[in-house]
Amino acid sequence: MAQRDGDGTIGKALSVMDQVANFGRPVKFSELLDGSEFPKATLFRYVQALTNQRMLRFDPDRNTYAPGARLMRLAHAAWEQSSLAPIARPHIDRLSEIVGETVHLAQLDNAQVLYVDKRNATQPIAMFSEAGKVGPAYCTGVGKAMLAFLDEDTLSSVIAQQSFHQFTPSTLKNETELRAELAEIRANGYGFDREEHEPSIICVAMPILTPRGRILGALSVTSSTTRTNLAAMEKLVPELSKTSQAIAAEAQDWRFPDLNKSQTMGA
Amino acid sequence: MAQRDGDGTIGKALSVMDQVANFGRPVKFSELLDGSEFPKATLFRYVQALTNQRMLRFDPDRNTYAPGARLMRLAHAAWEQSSLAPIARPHIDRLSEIVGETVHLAQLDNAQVLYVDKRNATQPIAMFSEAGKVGPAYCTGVGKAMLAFLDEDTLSSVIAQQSFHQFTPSTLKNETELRAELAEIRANGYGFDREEHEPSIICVAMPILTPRGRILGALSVTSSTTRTNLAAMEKLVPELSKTSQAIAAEAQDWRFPDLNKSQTMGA
DNA sequence: AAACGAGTTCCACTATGTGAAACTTAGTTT
DNA sequence: AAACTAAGTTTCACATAGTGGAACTCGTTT
Repeated sequence: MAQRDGDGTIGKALSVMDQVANFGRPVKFSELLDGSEFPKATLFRYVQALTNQRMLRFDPDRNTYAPGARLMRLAHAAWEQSSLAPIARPHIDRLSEIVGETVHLAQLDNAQVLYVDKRNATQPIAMFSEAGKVGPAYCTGVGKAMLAFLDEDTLSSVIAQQSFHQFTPSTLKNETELRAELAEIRANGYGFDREEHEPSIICVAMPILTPRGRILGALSVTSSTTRTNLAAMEKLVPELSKTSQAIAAEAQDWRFPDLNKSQTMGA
Repeated sequence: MAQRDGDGTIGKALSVMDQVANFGRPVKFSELLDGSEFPKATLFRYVQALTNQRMLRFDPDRNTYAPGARLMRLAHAAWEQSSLAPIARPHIDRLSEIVGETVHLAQLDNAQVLYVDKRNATQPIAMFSEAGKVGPAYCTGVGKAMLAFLDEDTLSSVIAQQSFHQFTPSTLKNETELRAELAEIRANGYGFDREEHEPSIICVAMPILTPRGRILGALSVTSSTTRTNLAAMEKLVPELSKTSQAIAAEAQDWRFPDLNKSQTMGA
């Protein structure tokens, strides 16, 4: 039941993937090596296997590795079927049009917030460049909205993983402050970001819950203190709530299309 | 030097990922099992490890597995640094505005075409739903444009993997026809899709090449026979060519920002 | 209450992955 | 050009990590 990383070869190989991804640029083998817990030969084998599998791409001109194409392919599937985004899309479109502000759709990935969709009221959207982004859970509207509805076991494990880095003077400082805030969110059914992550950026956020109370994700409307204030944002709650419920309802109906049909696989 | 899949545990685990992704919907363990080359206990361990690693997401209500959140995170990195998309974005915007038609940006992933960006002249774009999609190489404009500039070794291996499924009456039927077409594309520097993949859908496609002639990707402008014809599309070639060259030039300049700086990792 | 099927755990066996060290380039320096 | 150096790649004896048949648990059906 170990929750830690590990998971044998698979976990180790994926940690290499993370490492490459985190460099943010094509990276040389030797750069990976110092910064790796693995001995040279071992790392080398991982990197080779991952390259063969097109999870990494090797640039023979520059002798560098970068995340590979197979990832995008798999992520496409992940986005389509595992995330709320495809279901939520029309609802988010509608919401962003009504409120005329940026709308975010996020899910919880371990202890972090993973943005799966975004609608920018004014300009058309970015693609992977936005979806796939991650952010802290303890100081974003969507993050707190989701944490508020976790069961105690998961919650305490997740809280333990928060950095409580002080992004702004308003950032919550510790577990106690966060728990108080979560209780309030639970009571209200929605929460705010009071410039906790970026100065002058505020938002209202609402969880998306299954009928059973399992947290699916969260929605938020973001704006800035130069244009509006929290009291005005709070007026959007009914719209947010309507949208969240519509998404939850539709997610629920999403049953398996045809259970007695033989499937093809792609091994 | 085996090019086949395999790659030990890593390859096997990834083949399970593919399998899950290909289902296109949340899938039960037993569904994976019949359709898997692995014995029950083995498959189970893979699926567990992958779930721990958040490469798969387990839905405890339904007892199903779906592609997980970590994928999207990794794919975000892949899209940002390994694909041409971020570099190409402004160029594609410009091109789509000028030509007023749908523009695709694709790369080659093994033997298939991987779409990494798309600009729809009229309506704003879709996100992961478009990027990450894959298509056949032998019967799409971008596919053929890229095949045409592969070295013979790679090409013959890639051709061997084409299905030559007849999507339409115009679909190329075999290696011979394809090779003839590729020679023509090589001679002209650009190619067409003559309703080979979908009836009434036509396109002009142009490869994006490094100065050394390595193929980076391809661009295409797509339209339909109800609105235009190939001769008219061919008039767009100069614009396409300009865009392709601009992208190639910029990709080239993309050197490493700072080589002597210690890095942090995310193992 | 017995039979079934899906999902999970056990455990002896061995295939797989391990990593120190040796080797091979390719790029500098003397 | 020989001698050094660092990066990347291969080898191989060894043991850890993965394997899979079979047994078990749980929830559902007859």
